[in-house]
Amino acid sequence: MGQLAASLDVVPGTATTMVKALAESGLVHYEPYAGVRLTDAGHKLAALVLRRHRLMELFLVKIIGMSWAEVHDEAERLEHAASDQLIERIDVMLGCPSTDPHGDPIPNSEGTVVTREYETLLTCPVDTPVVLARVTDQDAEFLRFLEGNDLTPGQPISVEIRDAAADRCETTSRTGGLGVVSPSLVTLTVILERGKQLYLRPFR
Amino acid sequence: MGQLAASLDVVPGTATTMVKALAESGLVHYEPYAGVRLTDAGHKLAALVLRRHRLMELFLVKIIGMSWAEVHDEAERLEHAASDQLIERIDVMLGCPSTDPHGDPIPNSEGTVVTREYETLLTCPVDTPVVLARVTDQDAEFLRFLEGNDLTPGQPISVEIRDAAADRCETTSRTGGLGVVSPSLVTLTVILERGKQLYLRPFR
DNA sequence: AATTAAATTTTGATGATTCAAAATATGCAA
DNA sequence: TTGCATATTTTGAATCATCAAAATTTAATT
Repeated sequence: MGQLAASLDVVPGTATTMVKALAESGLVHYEPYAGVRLTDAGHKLAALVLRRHRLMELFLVKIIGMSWAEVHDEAERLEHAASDQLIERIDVMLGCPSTDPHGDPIPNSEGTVVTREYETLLTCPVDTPVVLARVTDQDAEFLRFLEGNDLTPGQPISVEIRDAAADRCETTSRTGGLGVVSPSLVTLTVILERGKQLYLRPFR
Repeated sequence: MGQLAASLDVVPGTATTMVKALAESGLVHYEPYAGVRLTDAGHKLAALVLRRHRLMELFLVKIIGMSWAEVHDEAERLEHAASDQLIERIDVMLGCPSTDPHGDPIPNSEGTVVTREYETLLTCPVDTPVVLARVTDQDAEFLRFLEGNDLTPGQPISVEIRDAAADRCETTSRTGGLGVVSPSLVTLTVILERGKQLYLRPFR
């Protein structure tokens, strides 16, 4: 309840009041002092909100041309103003995509999510071609840092050096792609702050 | 105050309360029992909200592909959720347009509006080529009716028969345009309900 | 097992928004 | 000019979201 209050920026008592209201609506199971958990209905509704959010983010990047670093807040507001019809139009316009600009999966219109398990920079094989699949952190500055170093979803990279104790990796990324003959090579150092994770999937 | 209350769907007393709050904020001049009028600041703010609304409507038609008959409500909600940056991006993407899909002028980002005076179907010369410039009514059903008869802004037409007493016109519209050699001709009857006006400007 | 620290819930108060209905002002008609 | 119909404003009450602070519960430590 404390974490909920903190992330919503309200006092704990307000979080309790809110959770009670959600329980009244049948969206969460709530047992005082024990905790709160989404009901099936709550889980489905949450997935549909995530769908709106992620489709809106991808739309802002692909159609409007915004940077993936700045779309989160904009999508946060637009996702509540857009009608169901607009969301579905956007979905079709984008070719019914399965992931958003951060590599997060987009739930379908029934509220079903297909979640894949990925390696992270700290668990993947070293010196092996992989593709950056998903970035969990939403901090704009961090995302701009990644973008500036070609560490965006879809990018083929490999982890050259890893120092788990220091939470530090050096990766190599081949920029360009698309059949370019002499691609330039970029070496960079990624220092993972605790809680910031990049997920990887096997190359090709 | 009564009209204000009716169009906001609140009781008259609430309209009074709202107007007082706007007066406190310096957006309107308010004299009890006398009436309410926008201040310069209020006029500017209103123009900027209109700008958001009209750019959003044009965006929904041009980029998303919605019908002009259904964009009003969608834009009404989105206009409040979009950031200034998004609105300006949309403006540029659309080529800094001067009118929206209904032919309404789009205020610039300083809140200045250029309003042109037009003829209406009831005042324009009969049997003379004109261009439909602007449709004031927002009712979706009426707009679909117009669309189905090629009576959309930009369309060259001419008023063939006019019966002012019956609020009735028959117009001819040349569909296609764009240098088509043998354009088909459509004759239709427009019955203007009171308060629904189409504005026209001279052809070419 | 008792005590205590921490988290959670409850309580009571505040401000905002709205409404119903009473009070008041306006302007037209007799 | 007076009276009346109508519109507007005011008043008081209801609802809602939130907070501060008190009360309660939990769980960890001694």
